[in-house]
Amino acid sequence: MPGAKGEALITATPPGPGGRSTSAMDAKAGANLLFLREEEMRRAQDLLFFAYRDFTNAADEVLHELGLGRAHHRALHFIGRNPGITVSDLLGLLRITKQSLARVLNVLIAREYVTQAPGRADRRQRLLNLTPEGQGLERRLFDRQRERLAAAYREAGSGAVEGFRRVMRGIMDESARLYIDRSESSAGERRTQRA
Amino acid sequence: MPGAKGEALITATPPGPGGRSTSAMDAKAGANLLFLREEEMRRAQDLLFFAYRDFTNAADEVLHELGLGRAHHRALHFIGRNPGITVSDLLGLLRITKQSLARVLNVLIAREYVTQAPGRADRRQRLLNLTPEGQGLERRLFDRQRERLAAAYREAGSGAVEGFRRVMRGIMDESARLYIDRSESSAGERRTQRA
DNA sequence: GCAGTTACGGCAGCTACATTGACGTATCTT
DNA sequence: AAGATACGTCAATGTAGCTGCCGTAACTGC
Repeated sequence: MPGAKGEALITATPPGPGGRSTSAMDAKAGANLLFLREEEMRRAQDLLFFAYRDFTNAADEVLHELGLGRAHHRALHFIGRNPGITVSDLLGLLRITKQSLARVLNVLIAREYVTQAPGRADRRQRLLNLTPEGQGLERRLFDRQRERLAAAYREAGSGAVEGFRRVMRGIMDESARLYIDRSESSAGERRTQRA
Repeated sequence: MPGAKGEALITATPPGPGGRSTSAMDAKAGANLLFLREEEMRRAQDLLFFAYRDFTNAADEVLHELGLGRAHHRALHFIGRNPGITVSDLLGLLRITKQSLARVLNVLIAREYVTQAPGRADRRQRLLNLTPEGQGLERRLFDRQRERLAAAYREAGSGAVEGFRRVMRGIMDESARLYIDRSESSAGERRTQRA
């Protein structure tokens, strides 16, 4: 069975008989710089793909044994981080349709990971919260990813972490940045649940 | 139509009448540090989700008008970066099954974005390459993402970029790291195609 | 108090992307 | 000649997203 683990992903590309053609090397330094910047961008594509793939993957085992999918995990995550979030705010974060969310949410509510409560100010709203079981599951899932992330942070150092955050923030949409910034500033008092 | 753009994602959470309870503040500094580290990890979850969401999204418009999906883009990307890659190496990178890859690959070959050629050393292999049209399409897709990335890099500065790379590398699997490192070292001579 | 809008839920049907398992064929290796 | 490998393919299935449409309850404005 191929792809077990630790496989050699790519057959080593030989540098080729031409080697580095010194003749054309100093031809256009400007074009070379441009090429390097482009290479850098493509490398970032790789980074995003692999990091996201393996990071999300880390929680899959637990999800699978419960018959849940990544969509359920995402919902749990954002409800956990935003207790009392409304359905439409959650939709805005996930950027999926109402129907897609409804499917995962119904499962989470049926299994009592999530509760709904009518809003006090606006009773049309359904404020979402994690039950203790929901918090427990979210933690289990989180712990898998946490390990990976903690190792990466340790290796890279705190300066690198700050750079990581800056770049990631820059990649995302304006609306996501607002969300990120908002949640950064209220780091201390996230324990206040809304009924 | 909700979710147009620039919407207020989350209703601002009021700090609550309790405010910051100074009584319990200096109770356990150790637990607080632990909490901050955890907060940091959860924030990284957010970052990965939003950055990946919006980054991949950037190419979707072009893909959609051609009736292609993200899976096609991923295949184009990795074939473009690894000219002459074998099917099984590509499978190892994408971590999908042969059948899943076959479907997207067949489309790409039928539309003449990708060519297959039997390996010279091992004729069982089908070495994959982009046609000029394939390169053109990949570039079109890439350009959408490039813009976003370039802006993020500019804002963040080169120090941050290095940190970004270090953390992202740390998050991914060992095998992906090997791939990343290999492609870093051969930055110059990526023009050598294999038949 | 009525009209319009908003927040939410649900139905029907669709597409994209992935899965497993089994089997076939050409080719390389021993 | 036997076995392993690289690849292709068929059939069935599941998850996760989508659109369009309708309904209900509750809020808002005139």
